[in-house]
Amino acid sequence: MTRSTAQRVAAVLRERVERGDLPPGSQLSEEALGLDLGVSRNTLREAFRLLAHESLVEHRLNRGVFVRVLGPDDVIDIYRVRGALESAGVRAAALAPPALREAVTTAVTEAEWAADDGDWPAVATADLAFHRALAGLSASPRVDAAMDRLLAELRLAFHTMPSPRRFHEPFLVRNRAIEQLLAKGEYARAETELTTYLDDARQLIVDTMREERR
Amino acid sequence: MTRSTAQRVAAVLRERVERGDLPPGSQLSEEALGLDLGVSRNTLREAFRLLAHESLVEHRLNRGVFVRVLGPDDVIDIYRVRGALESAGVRAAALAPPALREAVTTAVTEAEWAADDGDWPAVATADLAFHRALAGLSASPRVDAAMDRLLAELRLAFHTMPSPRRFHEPFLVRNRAIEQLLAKGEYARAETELTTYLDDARQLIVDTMREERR
DNA sequence: CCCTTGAGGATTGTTGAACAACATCCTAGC
DNA sequence: GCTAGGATGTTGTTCAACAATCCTCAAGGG
Repeated sequence: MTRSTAQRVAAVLRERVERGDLPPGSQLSEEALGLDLGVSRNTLREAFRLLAHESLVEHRLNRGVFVRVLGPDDVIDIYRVRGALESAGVRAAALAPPALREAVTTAVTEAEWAADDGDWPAVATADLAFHRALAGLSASPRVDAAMDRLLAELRLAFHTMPSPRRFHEPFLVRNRAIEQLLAKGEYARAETELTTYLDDARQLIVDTMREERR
Repeated sequence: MTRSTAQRVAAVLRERVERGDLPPGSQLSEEALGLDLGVSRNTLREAFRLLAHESLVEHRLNRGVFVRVLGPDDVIDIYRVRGALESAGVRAAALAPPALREAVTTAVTEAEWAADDGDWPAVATADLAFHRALAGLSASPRVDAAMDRLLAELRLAFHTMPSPRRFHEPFLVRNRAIEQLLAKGEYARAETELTTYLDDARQLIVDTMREERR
């Protein structure tokens, strides 16, 4: 048992949130969850703080913690930061260790395999891994950590997307295109390609959210 | 009382750390600090989590929390991320709201005033505000938050610098130079100038740390 | 002499209960 | 219909206790 109880509780809650079991906006009652998971309120509160740190839940003073609700503004902002981090990764690709460059290729390939299987949740995961790998080209622990937090947040927005397939399928070929440009050393073109890619994806999500909100 | 007790305790500890009262590496004992500040261990632990979130302290399981010790690797990494965020800000400068652009100029001016007064701690603060303003040109809450965390971390490294004056003085004129380039709309030149600026600053800190460690 | 081993002490991790502080809802009164 | 004020439930904080873990240091064997 190398992890604390609070960390294990946080892991359970994280999974429930990511699976959509705890929908955005729902309150996490200290008493109810404590009884459910068999931990004390104090420990549960520590777990809440860990999740709040990942922006998965929101802590309002004297009101409790709630599963985060993302608005269009949040999505726009997330994509802005992603743009900065992933672009920096692409610019650093030339100097990146081979292992990091291979991680990009691997992620693209796995997304294509998952698509062949029709496993769209897996495609979503592999797609995020691809972008994580792009940012990872910077070889920076802090960039990696920031990227992990951003993508975890973004998963919350995915819950509002009706069809994972319609959202992810068009981007598969574009993932591969960027990967090819990187392999050929055409970093400038890869970066512009990535920028329009992110703009399109963002627009798609924002439009969908605005549709839903009616 | 709009802030919780834990937040107030965290603020006190944050100040002690930033003032060098609690030197890097020292342990924050739960019992001793609880007695000192008049709060229970549980509340103190909550404050510790908040500080750990800012990377000011480090939490080791079953061992307690310690004031963060920065190594050369950390400084290098922090400057890498700073480079990405501040560069992105400079690239976004053309589209940034006037208020954000003015914040850049204000920070440079305040740094110069503080230097005239010989108040070098204030110069350090204004210098950080300048770089925060550069990143702020992206107009992104998440970039702002990330930048705040990075600069708070970096303050820890400043404690190992012997003379604030020798470190900050040479960069004052370069701050102004970058600000001028931005004002003239020469964004590309501003970006390359910024990049070499950050490289130099990083090198200075890293060299100093390696000196100290003997 | 060095290394391993184990007991002891100190600190953190976790619990449960209790009370205070706060937000919300409902009702009484105008 | 609206405001004031109490009722109720939740979170915020404290306290005391015990369990789990780590560190130190000394005893013992090689």
